[in-house]
Amino acid sequence: MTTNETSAAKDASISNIQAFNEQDVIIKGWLHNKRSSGNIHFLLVRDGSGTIQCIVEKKKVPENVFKIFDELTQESSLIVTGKVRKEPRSPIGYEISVSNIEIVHIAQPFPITPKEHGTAFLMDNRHLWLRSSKQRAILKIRHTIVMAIYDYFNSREFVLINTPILTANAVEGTTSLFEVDFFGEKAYLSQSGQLYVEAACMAFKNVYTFGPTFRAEKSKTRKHLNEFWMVEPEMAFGTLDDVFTHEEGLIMHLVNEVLSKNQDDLAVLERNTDVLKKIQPPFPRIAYSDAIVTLQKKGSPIKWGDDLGADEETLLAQDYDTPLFVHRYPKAMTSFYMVPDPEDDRLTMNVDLLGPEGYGEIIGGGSERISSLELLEQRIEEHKLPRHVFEWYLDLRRYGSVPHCGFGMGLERAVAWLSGASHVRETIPFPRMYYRLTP
RNA sequence: UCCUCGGUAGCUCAAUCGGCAGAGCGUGUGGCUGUUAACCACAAUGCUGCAGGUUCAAAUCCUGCCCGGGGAGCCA
Repeated sequence: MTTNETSAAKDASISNIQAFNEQDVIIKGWLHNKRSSGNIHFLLVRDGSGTIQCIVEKKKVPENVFKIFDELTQESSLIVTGKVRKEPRSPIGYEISVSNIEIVHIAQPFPITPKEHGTAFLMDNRHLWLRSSKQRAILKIRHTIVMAIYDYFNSREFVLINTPILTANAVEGTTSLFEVDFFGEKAYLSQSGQLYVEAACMAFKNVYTFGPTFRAEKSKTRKHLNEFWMVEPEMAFGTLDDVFTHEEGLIMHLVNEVLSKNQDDLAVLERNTDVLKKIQPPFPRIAYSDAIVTLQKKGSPIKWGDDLGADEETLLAQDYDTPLFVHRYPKAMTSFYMVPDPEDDRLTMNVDLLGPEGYGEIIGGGSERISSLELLEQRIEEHKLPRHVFEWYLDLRRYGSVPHCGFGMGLERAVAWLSGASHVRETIPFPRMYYRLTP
């Protein structure tokens, strides 16, 4: 190996390695694992885009390069120079025949070894766990979904409105609010941008907010986080039909984008893609009252007026390959701002979307919002909410009030469902959960 | 908050009736010319979560506490 050949090598990324076949390349990355059979060393190198096996042969490299292998530990950072070769035995079809290795940093013994680990240990090492192939695959799917959400609304003339995180309003009730000190006043971390997008839709017609939200619920389930991301569109002059249309449209866009952009990641996760490919519009719609009858026929002890629990959601959704809309819930279990059903005053013009495969509620809070000042004032009183913090919200019903509607989709639940992750904590880079604030 | 299971080597777990603290992986040393969580040989590694109690003797039984996992409720 001469200096000339080395200097001709080009920077390459492993995901695009086929474009460099039979060429000398430079790969900058980390050592995932190493093996040896004496005179041939095997280095598994990850560069952020993928992993490739690099072959170091004793007879082809200087002795000092060959001996670097002995020093390398798992996750050591290094710069490898070598020639790309087609190799049928490789999972990605290519290998690199090494001519030089430059050590950037020798890692201390890496806590996450190629063997099995428990959840608590992995969560304690979340900052290092992110390097694992499955975690990388899930977060790449998250990336696709985030971009697809922006894309869906942007291409339909929805204006992105960034709603505040510090707020004086309590939308969902004060028990699940994180309280912070705001210069001597009580403030709360936002649980929802809902009220603010209602204001903004009166300015722009169609808007959405997308960002982190916070709930101080002491939940310990696979679908709860104390900090999670939510997208909430709001449409002036919109009705429940628009909610159906856009929930369905958004979900279809996410499914199609993930299927087209994350084939490799879905394979790493061993996600059954047939299940995702079966998802086609229109999604079935069932009224709450009919859902109760269906559940009772299936043997559930549920009565009209009871909320749907996790078991009921699974029982209902298992009959369908696609997500399922459940609409018009009893007023008692819905939010204060939701419109009563004009055909049955016991009900609300709202909808939840249940995911298939037992994933439960994916989209919630879909509804028409009350546009009448008097009715909204009455509902605030019935819910025993502090009227003074809602004065600005009531203004929206004083100045050109119109019927409007919207919904909220939790990003992590969507990612968990599409990626097949068993718990939402793996769908966000650094989860915040009851009992866990670090790393 | 409730129910349930657990905490033993860096990690994943064993340890029979209460009787010497064990293995695999990782780490270290040596070997091997195509390995795929490579393999083979040898070696080092322990406040058995914390505090107290019972006992000749406690990882093991009892009490309290701490920290996790799974589930429920609440929700997105």
